[in-house]
Amino acid sequence: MAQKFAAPASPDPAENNLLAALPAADYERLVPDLERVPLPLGMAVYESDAKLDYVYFPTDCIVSLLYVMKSGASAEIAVVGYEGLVGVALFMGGESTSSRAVVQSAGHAYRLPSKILKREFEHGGPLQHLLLRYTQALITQMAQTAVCNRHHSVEQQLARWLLLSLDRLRSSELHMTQELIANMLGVRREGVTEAAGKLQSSGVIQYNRGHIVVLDRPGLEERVCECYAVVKRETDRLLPDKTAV
Amino acid sequence: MAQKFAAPASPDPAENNLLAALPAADYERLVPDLERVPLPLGMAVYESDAKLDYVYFPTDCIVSLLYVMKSGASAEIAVVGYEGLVGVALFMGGESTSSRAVVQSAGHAYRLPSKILKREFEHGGPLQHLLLRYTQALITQMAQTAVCNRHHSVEQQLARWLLLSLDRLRSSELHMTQELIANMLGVRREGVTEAAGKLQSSGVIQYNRGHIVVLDRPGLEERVCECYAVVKRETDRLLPDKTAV
DNA sequence: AAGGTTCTGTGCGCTAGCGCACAGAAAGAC
DNA sequence: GTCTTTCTGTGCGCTAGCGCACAGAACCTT
Repeated sequence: MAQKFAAPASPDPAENNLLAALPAADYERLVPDLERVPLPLGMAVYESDAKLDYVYFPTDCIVSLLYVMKSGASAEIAVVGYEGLVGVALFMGGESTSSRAVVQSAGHAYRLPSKILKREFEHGGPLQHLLLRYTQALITQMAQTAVCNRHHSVEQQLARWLLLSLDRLRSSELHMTQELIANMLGVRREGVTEAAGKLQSSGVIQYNRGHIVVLDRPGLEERVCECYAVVKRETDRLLPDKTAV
Repeated sequence: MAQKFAAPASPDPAENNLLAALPAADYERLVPDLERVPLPLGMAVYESDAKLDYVYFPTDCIVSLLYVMKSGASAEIAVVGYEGLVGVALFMGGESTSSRAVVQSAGHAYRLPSKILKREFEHGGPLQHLLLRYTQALITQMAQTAVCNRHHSVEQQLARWLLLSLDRLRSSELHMTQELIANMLGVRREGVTEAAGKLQSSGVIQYNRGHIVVLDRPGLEERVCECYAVVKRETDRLLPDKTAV
């Protein structure tokens, strides 16, 4: 977010931080195979246990990795935005995962055929290092999700979720119903209503039929549990923001 | 666990599955730098945010990765035994993690200087692929921990924890107080007492002052939530057991 | 304007798990 | 042996979150 004035007028793969952080040579080698695709709300970017044909580099959307249980209940494992990519299992060697990836906030991503990414990954070097560092940031997010699920209140989890999501959208507002948020957090919709109500009545957020605006970000950060800071710190440490958006 | 009769009489690095799965040439190159060390109960193999000097390949112990909150409360993120290694952050590029690694069941491990592992990892090839596949299995375990923490009862979580731990020890018994288990699961000790009591009265386990014996493994598997099977399936898929123990 | 749909707010009884406080039982120390 | 420490079992009041049911409000369609 260094140079807001330099935001490209037309879509640009460098709106994704991983792509932006690549050395020029690596970047140029990928560009011909990158294809910009819209990711509509609710789209399953990949299904659990399915082979991945493409990996996705979001630019202005967020994708949730979530596990859906046999009972239908679900829980979010991590959230991915412009800072990362969807499909780490590809280069980790597994080709698939037990979780699904679902678009939570519509937008666009650049997709790259799995084969190409794998080939580039095998070269080693900066691209490989970058992807692995991103994967470690993702691991931190998953670990902290586990901790937060165990110990913190719905209100704290909602605050964490909002901050993480907004960071990944470079935004202070979000289109998302309470029902959807509840699915992500794996709690009741009414629980979200209550928690959001508290945040709203203290003037931290404003909520209106699927439209959330953070009015007082410092206030929100005061109410969040330590989990948010842990994830943010690791993400910043492992992946300095190189996008020009 | 293929050939129990072939268990080596003296300690052998190949009791660790990752080491055992390496091609002979890679294995031989590592052996001179491997040092067998005892891991006593409670030892912190590494602290959160500390630089890792060694990675550890357990053979007959288990190490928990856990996050300790400011309040002192804790939650286990994943558990590592003979199937894996402690210190994936090293080759993922982060050098440290926000979690601690604590010995939960005493035993031994082979440790390897970080520098050596990093050098070998950078060569690419089978060793790199193996470590990344292991990391993906670990990711699955973390993800499922998050899900389980959200949705399942203490009894189900205890069953999952027992099965995962015993798999990683190649054993049907375990030395572990209820207090310690409660710390791992991030629940009350009394909750563990109650859950263990139910399992015991149905004849599935036998519990006695820090000594747990699984009497009826199929019975235990009937009571566990789906989380265990997901982790086991992924672990088996990604990392076939090559140890001769 | 009318009618349907989606989203949010609220109330209520229920349960799992928490925090706390002890009591007894087993193991270890002297 | 006796004393101390550690571990396990149990009881009890409390709270967060659940499941369910329904009402009002906002939006969309025609």
